[in-house]
Amino acid sequence: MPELPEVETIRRALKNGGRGAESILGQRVLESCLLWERTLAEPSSVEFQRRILKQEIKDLDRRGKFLLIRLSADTLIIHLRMSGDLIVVNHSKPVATHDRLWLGLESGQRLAFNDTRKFGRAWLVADPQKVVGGLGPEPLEDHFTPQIFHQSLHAHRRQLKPLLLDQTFIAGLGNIYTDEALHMAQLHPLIISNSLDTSQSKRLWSSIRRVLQEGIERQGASIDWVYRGGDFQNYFRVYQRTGEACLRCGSPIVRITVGQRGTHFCAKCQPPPE
DNA sequence: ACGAGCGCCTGTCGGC
DNA sequence: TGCCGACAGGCGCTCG
Repeated sequence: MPELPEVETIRRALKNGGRGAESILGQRVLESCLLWERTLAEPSSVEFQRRILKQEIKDLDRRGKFLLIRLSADTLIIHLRMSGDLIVVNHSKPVATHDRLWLGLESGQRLAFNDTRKFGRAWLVADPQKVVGGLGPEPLEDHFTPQIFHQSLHAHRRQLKPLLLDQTFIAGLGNIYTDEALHMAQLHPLIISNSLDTSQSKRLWSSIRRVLQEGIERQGASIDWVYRGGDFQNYFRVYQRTGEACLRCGSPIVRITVGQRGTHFCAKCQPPPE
């Protein structure tokens, strides 16, 4: 599912309660069960079971698309990749079909990492930097300024779409929010990054932030067969709207493939580079 | 430095 | 109805 707004929505629900569950803060882990080996990136299954036991959930943070569950001694880091979700259910409920890893909490609740396509990953580490240290800036933080963004764009000579999807360049954008941000900024996905002038860079900077903020306010997007609570999918301007009218100019939305990803844009509002 | 192609997985949808 | 390919919110790897 998960781009920044969806991960942020899950983080808030786990921390403050929501999506039909209580907060997991302050709970101690009494039991753990790994149902798909490859879901656990680190450490070994045996060490994981031993180490996580009795640790208390102290806080929940997010870095890009990574969820950081701060425990007494370690951090449990989760990346949901394409189809992952984190759900809190009562322990009396049966384990769900695609649950890959779950933790039994002292409240009698179970925190389940459900992931149909098995691309998701979990790490239990003492130092989170080991996992998230290479990420680019957080787009919604104050120190991510238009000036810094413009300089970064000019430090590369890459097509905008693949560059924005590169998590070492900027953290948290995925296929949906990238297409939406480029449309809002009226920039074609194949424009070369260092050709943007300062006003175009600033437009892209503010579009990225606005789209992400809007996604968070709408509690993310729920698409495909999984309901996730958010309704941002009803407000897409280009994503999955191939052939439909651009909300700005009325021209049909076009779909091309860029870096093996479906890419949606308005051919009139987002003219191609020469 | 950069882009293309592929692998990892399961499921849905549309065309024939 | 059944089969088959295309496609899906991600990312790490190789190879030019």
